[in-house]
Amino acid sequence: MAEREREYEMGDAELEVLRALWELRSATVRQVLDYLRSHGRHVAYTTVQTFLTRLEQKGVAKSDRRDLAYVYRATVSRERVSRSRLRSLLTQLYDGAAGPLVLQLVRSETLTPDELGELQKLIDRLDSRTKRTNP
Amino acid sequence: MAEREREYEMGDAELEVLRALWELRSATVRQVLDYLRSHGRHVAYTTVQTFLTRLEQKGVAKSDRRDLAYVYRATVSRERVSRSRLRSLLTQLYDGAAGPLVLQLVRSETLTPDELGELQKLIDRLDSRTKRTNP
DNA sequence: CCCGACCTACTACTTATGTCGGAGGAATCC
DNA sequence: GGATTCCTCCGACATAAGTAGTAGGTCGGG
Repeated sequence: MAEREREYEMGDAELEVLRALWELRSATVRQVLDYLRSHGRHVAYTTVQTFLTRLEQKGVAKSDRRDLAYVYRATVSRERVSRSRLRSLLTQLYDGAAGPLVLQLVRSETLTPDELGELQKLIDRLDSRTKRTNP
Repeated sequence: MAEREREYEMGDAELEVLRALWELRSATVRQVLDYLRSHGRHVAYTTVQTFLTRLEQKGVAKSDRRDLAYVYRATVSRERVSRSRLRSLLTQLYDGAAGPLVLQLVRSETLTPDELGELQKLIDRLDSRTKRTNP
């Protein structure tokens, strides 16, 4: 296998199911199915079941028998998965340098004023830290 | 297939080969192989050949017979692929909102002072534009 | 007590990806 | 001029991922 041991390895469709779990907090196969349907994604009941099983095998979800159906919930946060994927993208396309990516994002995507404010604060904090270490 | 028509669809190993093409500008199978080897990636000659062929089929590289060996070069830029992948990540994990991603990146990755400066300039520009539109 | 609605457990099939090996041709080296 | 070295062409095989059908249990109503 390509030496890469990317932490949360999963396909796009699997990720969609995981997202459903993040949204719903906890859900049965049917609930996930309904969620996906209501978001325009049409797959069979058993397909969702397969995904949930696979997600559990991969350790990113766990199930728990409730009444007659299993209830699933994610065991990893969206942030964790996101960080992992982002890091992978960074490594694969920018040799790990975040700078170019951030600039590209801010340039080509639209940030809300609030987000811009947040970002500004963050930068100020980093700036002052730099100055202090490097007067 | 999962309805998604992601522009530059390719596996990690294929991407590594494409990266080699970006670095080398143009290269034969062997040159790519050597490049990969020198970067700690060990695969068979024919494996690289397969990847190059597939990349060509996908339209992201083209070949051209030179002497006895084919010479390959990428037909898409790193930026294009990067943008596409990034957009996909954004959609998959943040419903397309760039803000959270940017904040996460700036928070968890290290930017150089130069990059921070760039970023600051960018924000200032965006800020003034916002103020002008929204006094 | 049988029906329909659900649920789980399997099995299965397809395409994409990662990885090669072997066949057969051309240039190269004593 | 036969062995060596490269190259290309093709076929192959394993695993992952996307998608789903079938078999067989359970439960609530008529």
